[in-house]
Amino acid sequence: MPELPEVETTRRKIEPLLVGRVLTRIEHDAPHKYLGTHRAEGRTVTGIGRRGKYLLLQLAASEAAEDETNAEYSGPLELLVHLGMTGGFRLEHGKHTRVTLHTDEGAVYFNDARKFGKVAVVRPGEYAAFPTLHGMGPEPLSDDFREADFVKLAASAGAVKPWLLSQKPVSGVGNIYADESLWMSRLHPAQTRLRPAEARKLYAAVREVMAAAVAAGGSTLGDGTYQQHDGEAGLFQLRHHAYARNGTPCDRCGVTIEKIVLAQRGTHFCPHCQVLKAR
DNA sequence: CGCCTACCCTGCTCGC
DNA sequence: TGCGAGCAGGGTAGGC
Repeated sequence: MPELPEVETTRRKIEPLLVGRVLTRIEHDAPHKYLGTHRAEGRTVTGIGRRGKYLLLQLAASEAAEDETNAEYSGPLELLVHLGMTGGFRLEHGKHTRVTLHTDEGAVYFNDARKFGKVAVVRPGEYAAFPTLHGMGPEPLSDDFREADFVKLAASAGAVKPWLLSQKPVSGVGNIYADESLWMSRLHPAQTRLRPAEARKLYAAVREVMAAAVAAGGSTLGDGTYQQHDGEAGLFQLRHHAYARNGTPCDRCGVTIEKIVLAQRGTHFCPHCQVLKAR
């Protein structure tokens, strides 16, 4: 995480800062980690999209003769950004600045304390080097996310939480919103092979949770994680029912929320509302 | 092929 | 007060 709501909030906020600007130079000291960034230099940002948790900065074709470093390919490009766990954009250089996007109208800084973030420049749609992006499931808030498809896939799925986190049945769900969606649909995180009625509830919960979280500007955690570049915090953390609520009473039944580790992830659920069924 | 696990990385919290 | 251990986890490589 940041997950879809935090990434979408970031997208909306950096759009006016970058669209229409020329990336004059991209500065960082980890060429093995931030790939092909020199290819973006001299190009105009024409738009910023998002796919799951990836930001996709569209870069205009270069005027070939103008920039020799891009002589090998002058068509449009995409600059991918994944925020990882702690990535975000800032308007000032900081201790954790990893990548600086110099533009013709000032710089924008990519900060990432824990260095799980990714930056790469690729040809549009060329995601072979990013298997998760390549195999990304439908956007949860789009018409491409269809209940019937989801129900069918869920019938043969393994443990539902890791399945959601795989980005295959639906994109953009991370640890917070997986726990929230499962709480809402009363499913145990380790439940396998969902019945159609269960899968329909989960489908509705994912849509509802994601829509509400986007509208709230995402979740900003107690330590300030996922705060936006302008210092604004999301508000959805105030409506978490499961995530980081362990030790407190379930908002539905009053039984204490538990925390377990499932597939290496902290996992929060209500042991009374979310019962594992043998299948 | 698909599932599962280990690992990456570093700031912060906690206990002694 | 200082310090080391433990924890946070998305995506990917690699094993089975």
